[in-house]
Amino acid sequence: MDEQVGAILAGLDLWAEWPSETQRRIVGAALDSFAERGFHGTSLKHIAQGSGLSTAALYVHFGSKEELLFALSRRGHAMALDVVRAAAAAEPDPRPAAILLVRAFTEWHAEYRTIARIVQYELAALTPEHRAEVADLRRGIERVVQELIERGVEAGVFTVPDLRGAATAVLSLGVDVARWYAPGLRWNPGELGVLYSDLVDRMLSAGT
Amino acid sequence: MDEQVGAILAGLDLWAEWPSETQRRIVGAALDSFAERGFHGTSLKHIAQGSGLSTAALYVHFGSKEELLFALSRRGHAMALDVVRAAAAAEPDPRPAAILLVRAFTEWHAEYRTIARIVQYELAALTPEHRAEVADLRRGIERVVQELIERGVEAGVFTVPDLRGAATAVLSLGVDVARWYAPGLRWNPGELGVLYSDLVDRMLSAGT
DNA sequence: ACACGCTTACTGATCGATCAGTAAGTACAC
DNA sequence: GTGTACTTACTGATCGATCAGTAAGCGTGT
Repeated sequence: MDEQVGAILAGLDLWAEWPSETQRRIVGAALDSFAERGFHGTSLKHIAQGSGLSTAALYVHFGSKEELLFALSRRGHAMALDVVRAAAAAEPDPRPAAILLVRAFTEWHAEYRTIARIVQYELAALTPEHRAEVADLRRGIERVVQELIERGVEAGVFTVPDLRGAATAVLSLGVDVARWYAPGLRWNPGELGVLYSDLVDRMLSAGT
Repeated sequence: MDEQVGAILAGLDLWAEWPSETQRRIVGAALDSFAERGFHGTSLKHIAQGSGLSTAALYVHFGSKEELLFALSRRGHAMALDVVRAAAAAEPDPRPAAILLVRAFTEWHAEYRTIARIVQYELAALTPEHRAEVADLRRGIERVVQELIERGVEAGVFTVPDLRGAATAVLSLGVDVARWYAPGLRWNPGELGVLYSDLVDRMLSAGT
């Protein structure tokens, strides 16, 4: 299963949308600052200094600060959706699939904690149109998890009192990792994935 | 157990520190705006308009915007610590105590989601000194949960692979409620507490 | 009863700093 | 020579915070 998680995460490319070196420096600086200080706590000066450019030069590549945030949020949501889809499709049986999904989802939130923070905590800073677009991706993530748990219940390997509630809790555990996780903090991302997938397996499988 | 949860939450007073009507209007407006837009997304104009005062009048009651945030963060942390301490002390046996704790902690995060958001998501906006002060309260919360799970393991009612990891997951579930919960959203706070305490019980008790 | 000095609670106006974003010009590649 | 990527220099707006001034309430001395 280690290899499956590794393959899923190795298939991701955070920078796929930004081919040029300068764009990557800008996006990288915005990513770090948004994750650390939040969108409203970040000024263009932070992004400019972080990328070694003037504030005016940022507008050669991006139309506005919010557009930068949206690009990052959309990329992060796409990554997260890729992770859960790949995990759900990698195992035919629902129980190992769920364990794999939680491992990969948790590990992703730890490994990519900066963009995960933008994904999970900066939705309110998006324009209504942009927020609606990422909301679609979020619903996709929820659907994958719900359908997987549903399959497990039908197969008799999971027993949950409330399908939606269980899915919310499973996702919640992974999401919250982005809030508190930091490198060098007792667990590395892989260990945390194993730990959390074990806890979720107990949560869903108890009594079977 | 319903009554125990009710008694714990009924023992809380969000407004205890602010006796005067004007202070409560200011704090209430700051609470709503910080929770909705975040600290950096909130201007003094928001707070002034929300409380029906001029921006200058705010400074009669509070020294700075950050001082307002700190007062709210400290009060919220004190409430959360009260909740977990009261729950842990209300039941002698670790298993019902843990169930009660998760129920009360979860319900508090849903019921008091505005101040819970400040507690969980606005730590970075505090000055280092103020952040250190609430960090003490946070450690107190973690200690209560860890010691409770530890007692359960020693008593043989819980089996967890990693004590700290289990405590982190338990707290995480409750904390994340503040991110996504909104009134009228499939569960009311009490139902969510029951749901989550059941899931946590399975998580900790599986295999016993 | 009443003037006195002081405090508390507020106002509109304004402070310097910083915000996101723009204009005009320059260096360089093709 | 034309376009792209960048610079310095700048804009109006808004930020948190403070200004001087006003009105009302307080206890105290007479």
